[in-house]
Parts: sequence; structure tokens; C-alpha cells
Amino acid sequence: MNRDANRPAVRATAPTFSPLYRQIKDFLVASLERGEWGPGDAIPSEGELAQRFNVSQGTVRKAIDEMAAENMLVRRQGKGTFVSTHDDPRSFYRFLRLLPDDGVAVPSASDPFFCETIAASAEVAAALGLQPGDPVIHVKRLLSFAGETVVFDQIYLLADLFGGLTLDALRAGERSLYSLFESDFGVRMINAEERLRAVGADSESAGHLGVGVGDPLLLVERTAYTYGNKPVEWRRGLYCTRSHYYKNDLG
Amino acid sequence: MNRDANRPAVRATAPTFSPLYRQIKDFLVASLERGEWGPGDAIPSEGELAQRFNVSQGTVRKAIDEMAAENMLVRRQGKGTFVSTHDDPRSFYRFLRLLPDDGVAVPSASDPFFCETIAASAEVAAALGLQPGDPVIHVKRLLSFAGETVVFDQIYLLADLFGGLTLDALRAGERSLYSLFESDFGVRMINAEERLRAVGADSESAGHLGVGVGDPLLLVERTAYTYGNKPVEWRRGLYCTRSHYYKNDLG
DNA sequence: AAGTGGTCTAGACCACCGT
DNA sequence: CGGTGGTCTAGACCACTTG
Repeated sequence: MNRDANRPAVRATAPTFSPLYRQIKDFLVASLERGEWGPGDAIPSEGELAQRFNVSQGTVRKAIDEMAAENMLVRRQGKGTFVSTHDDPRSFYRFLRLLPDDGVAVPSASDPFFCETIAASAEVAAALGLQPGDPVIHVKRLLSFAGETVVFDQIYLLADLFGGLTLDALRAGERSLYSLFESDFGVRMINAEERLRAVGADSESAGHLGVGVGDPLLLVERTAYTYGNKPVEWRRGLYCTRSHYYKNDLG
Repeated sequence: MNRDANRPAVRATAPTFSPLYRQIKDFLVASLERGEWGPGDAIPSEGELAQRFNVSQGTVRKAIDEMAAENMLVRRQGKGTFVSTHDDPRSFYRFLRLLPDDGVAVPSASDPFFCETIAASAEVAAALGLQPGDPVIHVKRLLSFAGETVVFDQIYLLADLFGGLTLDALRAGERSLYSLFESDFGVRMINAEERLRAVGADSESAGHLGVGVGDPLLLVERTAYTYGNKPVEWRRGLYCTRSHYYKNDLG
């Protein structure tokens, strides 16, 4: 990272001061983006990175600290620092916020039943940064907790990133969707934004969720982003909240 | 903080290792709890605290870092470190997640219209750690954005902390409720948990919000905590999401 | 025992804010 | 200018994991 040469140069072109640790972080993020280290892999130790960048260990630590806080990396004392993976419950199991009323988390079962490439609607295009009519992959699936169907999701994916996705691939295995996306397509969801509303069930949703048309459902619209805040998925989920609730911590 | 004497003692009684910076943090949190420094006040500088505790500045920094991450303190480069206050938009303006569809945040107007001390129901008692029948203060209020009423809140407060709260006090001034609570009662809300559901409007809510009975509303149940994760408020809000949505970032 | 992350120090210097 | 938070270093030592 050659701080003596690099820092003045950076500051000359950018009046916005960028500390060394942030430059290192940016480099590491770019490395993740390039797939230098895959999900679940250990990255080099702090000491080795410090040597490689010619900085002190504390500076590397601060870069890694931020990335860990953003859920890109996971630190494990005595073992190393690892690239987050959706397979690991302790890092990337934080996207489904629906819990049963009794509070006991239960493994959910995904049942995808539709997967086709379609032309993006205006709404989907806007969310994904596309032009209306651009190709997107449309997936429909149901989610159930303990045998009870509680979510009807309609998912839209960038077609150029998820080309070749089939219903059979979606049905195979027990993995979560994001786990499959990262292992089969190299696309890692690192954060997302959700917009929630209460709506009345339409006939399709009512049928899937076993409620009456017009019954209240929780509408959850999610845009999910990979590295660099690039949107790659938009989904519209309808949650039946008769015996489940959406949990949110205001930290 | 006398690390040479304190650390071995701590480790002897507690096999769970507690680093120095965490002991300092605990001390600072306790000081905030005791009201040593009030909302908006500057706490002593890092250097002074380091001297006082007989540790290095870096150790104090780490303690403060954690507290800043938990929104108890706000750092301002060149000025100092300050106790968070709900008056300051940049720290404690993060509890109302409802936004208009057009995305432009608008100041909200609170219209409280009911305030009485009542006996806690089983539901309220459970949320606040009370016995059913214990006294709580029940507040009802409406929230409107740009003249449109969008939220009907029913708020339950620990009677022993908020004794003397009146409708007149609630109506006075432009401050948010939490701002009033912290300045008039010394109770600072530092975090909260919300549970969301979609429900059909009952007649009271429908009347307040200008929707039909049975129309879908977003039910938001919130438990709010002060220092030490002590629950001090429980509220049940009904949000009309016809032209507003609840925003949540999955970070 | 070796290797990793985690804590702590003492001191230097930088960026930002006020006077 | 002085004071405050922010960055960075070089090195010591501790805690945890694995062989």
C-alpha cells in the first residue's frame, strides 16, 4: 500500500481525506468483488496483510473491523478472518425477519414453483437500475414454517447475472436462495432495503396463503445489493401475519 | 481504573474475560445512567479520561467507540464527544421509520388527545416487566405528515418514571415525545424492538385514520428500553400505508 | 508450540473546530 | 492558536484454536 507515495497522491486529487485504513479496506473489498477469496475462505492473517501493504497491524485491523461490521467478513479468534457466506447462520442468516408468535425460530422450507425470463416492468426496472423491457428472471416461491405457508415471494433477478437459472436448480438441495446464488452464480447479497406496507390479499396470494381475498397481508418489497451497492434482486413478498410477526430492532 | 489490581480480581470471580476498555465502557454507561452528564453535554476529552482511568488514550477510544456505535454518545471531530439527545436529528431521530411514498421526509405533527393512569393489562405488563394491574400511563395520539393523519399510537409508560405526565405537558412545544421524556423526566430511550403485522382496522382506528373498518393497517408494537435494557415504554401503533411505507435497512 | 485474532501502550502526527 | 477527535506506528503481551 506504499503509504509514503500513495497518500500525497490521493490527497492531491481528492480534497476529501481518505485515511490509509480506508484505502486498504477498498482494496480488500475489490479483492472480494473479484473473487480473490471465495465465501467461507480465510483471508490472509492481519500480520501478513500488514507486511504486504507495508503498514502496521493496527491499520489492517481497522480496515477489517469495518468490513466485519458490514458483514462482509467474519472474525474468529484463534482461527482467522473469513469471507462471509450465507451458509453460515452467524453471518448471513439475517434477511428473513419473520418469526412465529411463540418466538421459537423454526427452519423454513422454500417451495419455488415458477421460474421464467421476462421483460422488466417499469417498477422492477426502476428498482434494479434497468430499462423497462430489459430481461429479468422471475421466480415465484412459497415459504412455510412448520408446514404452514406464510410467505408468497415474487423475485426478480438480473438476467445477465443469473443466466441459466432453472426451477430444477432452485428446487435442488436444502440451501437458502442466497446460499445458492453465491455458490452457483458467484453473486453475494451483502445488504438490502425493505419497504413494508399492509395490503389486502389479491386472489393469487389469498389462494397460496390460505386466506380470504382482501384479508390483511404484510407486503415486503426488498431490493438486495451486492458489493458496491449494486442492486441485483428485487422481490415482492406477501407475509401472512396471523401467527407470525416481522421483527425489527431499532438499534 | 487501576488495571493492575482490578483485572486479576475480575478474572478470579468471572472466568469470562472482560477487557479493560469494556470496564471503562461499563463505568461510563453507569455514569450516563446516574445522569453525571446530561443529554447534549460534552463528556470529558479522551485524554482526560485516559488520565483519570490511568490507561492509554487508545483504550478510552475503544470504549467510546462502542458507545457511539450503540448511539449513546456522538463524536464530533474537533469539538468533543457528546451525550446523545433526541433533540439532535443526527443521533436520536431514528425511531419513526414511516416515510411518504415520494421519499421526501416531512416533519411530523403529534396530536396527543388522551392521557390517563390505568391498570396494566396482561399484555402491557408482560412487555414492561410488571404485574397485571400495576399502574401505567396510557397515552393516545395521532401523527400526521403534511396534514394527513397516518398513525394512531397507544402508548403505555411506567407510572413510577413518568408520574405527573399530563395532556397539557404533552401538547406543549414542538418536541418529539422522546425529547420531552428525556428533558422533563430524565428517561432516555436508547433502543427499541418492533414487531410488525398486517391487521384489519377496528372502528376506533378506522375513524382516526380515515379508512374503512377492516381495511389493512400496519400494526407496529414497540418495546423501548433505557440504559441497561430496562423496558420503559410499550406502544401499539396503527400505520396507514396507503401513501406511506415503513423503511427497514437490512445491514 | 505455533499461529491467529484481541488488547494495550506511549508517543507521534494529522484533520477539524473554535477563538 | 490550542483543544479535540482521528490516524498510525512498533512492539509487547494475552486469549483462543489447532496440531
